Amino acid sequence: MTNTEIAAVFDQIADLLEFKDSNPFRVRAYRNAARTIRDLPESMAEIAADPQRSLTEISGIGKDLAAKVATLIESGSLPMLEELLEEIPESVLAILRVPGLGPKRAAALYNELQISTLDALREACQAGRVRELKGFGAKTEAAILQGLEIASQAGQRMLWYEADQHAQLILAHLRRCPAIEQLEAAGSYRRGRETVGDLDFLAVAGDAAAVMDHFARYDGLAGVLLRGETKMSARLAAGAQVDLRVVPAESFGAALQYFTGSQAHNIELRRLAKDRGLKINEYGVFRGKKSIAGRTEEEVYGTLDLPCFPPELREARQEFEWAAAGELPRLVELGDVQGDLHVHSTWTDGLATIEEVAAAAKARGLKYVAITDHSKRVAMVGGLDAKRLRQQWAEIDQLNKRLRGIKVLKGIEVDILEQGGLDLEDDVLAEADWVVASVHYGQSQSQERITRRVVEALENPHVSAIAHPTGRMLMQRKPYEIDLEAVFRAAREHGKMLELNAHPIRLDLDDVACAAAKHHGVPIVIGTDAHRIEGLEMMRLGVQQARRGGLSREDVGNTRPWGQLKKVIGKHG
DNA sequence: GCCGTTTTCGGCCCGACTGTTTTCAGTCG
Repeated sequence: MTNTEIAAVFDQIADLLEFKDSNPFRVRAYRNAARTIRDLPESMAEIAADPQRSLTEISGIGKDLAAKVATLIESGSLPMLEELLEEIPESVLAILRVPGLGPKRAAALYNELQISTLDALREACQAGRVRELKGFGAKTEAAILQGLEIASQAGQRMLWYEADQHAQLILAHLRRCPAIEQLEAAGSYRRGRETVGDLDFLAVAGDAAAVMDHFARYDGLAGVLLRGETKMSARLAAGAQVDLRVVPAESFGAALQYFTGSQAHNIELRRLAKDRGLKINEYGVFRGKKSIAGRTEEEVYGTLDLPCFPPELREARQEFEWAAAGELPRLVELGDVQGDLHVHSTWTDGLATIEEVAAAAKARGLKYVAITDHSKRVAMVGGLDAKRLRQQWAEIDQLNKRLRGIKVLKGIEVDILEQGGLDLEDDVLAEADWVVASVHYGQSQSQERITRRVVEALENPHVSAIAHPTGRMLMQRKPYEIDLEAVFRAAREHGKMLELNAHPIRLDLDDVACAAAKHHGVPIVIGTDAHRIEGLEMMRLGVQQARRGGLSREDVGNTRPWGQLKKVIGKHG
């Protein structure tokens, strides 16, 4: 059983316990465990199988939860969950997802009106039966109906890239408000999460009402959800919720820290503050009633002798341990990246010529760019056979003679064939500067077969890296099944790298996988998989995910000059 | 259910906003 699956079980138990009105701290223990396990850079099954180790070494996993994890790994199921599900139908959990409905109200609906499905809930609201319940009223009933609408429509998280487009427009609008003195985007958007649920903005202004009035005039708003003295929430026509908070300047740092989160990071931070007799809230750090910090984030963290964590690390994973040990990594930065190792050209399905790609890469400050078009198996886009590939490389050789300040690498994205083996002969691959191997076909094969195909590719001396190693080719589609631990082991054994593919809808190596690669000692390289020159911009996304995985410059292969990288992958010619 | 340089029991982050209340519970982030 994978970490993700174990985490899903614990999350479901937390939902069910919450619904049953169990001890909220017990619920939190399950949720914390779920989050910790989901984010863990190594497999729980491997830790459990290691006689030298114990699952209880993981913070938040005690004797009880360790036993439950062991049961899940051995049997694939958990008696406790089965019992809970006999008691409570699974469909009631959907009710908890309706905005405005939490465990208390959902339980009241279930116990008093026997409502266990969203359809039944809608009918009961329309019939006016919900308003009869104690603690409910006509407004609550209407809010539930609206919440049902939202839940059924979108309610989904946006890709960071989409969130960025909305955020930039909203920031531009807010900057035109004369009352605003300081302005920042916060939340998971600022932390660079792969997907973003809602957008958070923070402003400093003397006149909060003026800021809210200005925000309410933003074109893209569908409506205002709530508005108070300091806080306002609205919904974009595009569906996403936007929260705006207005604070005084002396609280800006504390508020920015608070609204950037994550929630788990904040809980840990406040716990540490409590240990020192301090209290942290969004207005500042307090000793008794006296504020001792709040203007900047550095000040706030400084009161606890902590560094101002890069937002990407604020997930309550390892950042506090790192800081305590003085081992906070110096995270990789966009400016560290020297080359893009995955770009397509007009030779297959790209829209830019090799020369255009080279010019665009140089303009972005890169020193090298690998042209990695598809091999012949990808016939749909005119994948290259040995003959055409050598023609392309001849063109690249000619181009390199003329170009200054940028080197074009002779690369190929070679297909890992369904039956195993690669789509081009070794003698051709041997002539390439950079060979990235990908699974495009036979994605529905068993985990064993796909893993074997990828591990075989890693054993090929001419392969430099594997792209799409997790099978998350498209977020909308189910990833293929692969034993990532086996891939890490093979990559390390053969000195290969894994590619973080930074296409906006194909972040195929997420932050947890980046951290896992680092944990297993496997370097990452970042490629954009650009099909047009604008696609090179996506390197930013890749770097962001790598930072979230805690990767430093040394952990990312293409922060090295090409001459050095070439030696690492064993290309000496 | 977890955790421990005061603790193996008694804590567990903190505040804004709304609706249904007559002082506060529920939800959210």
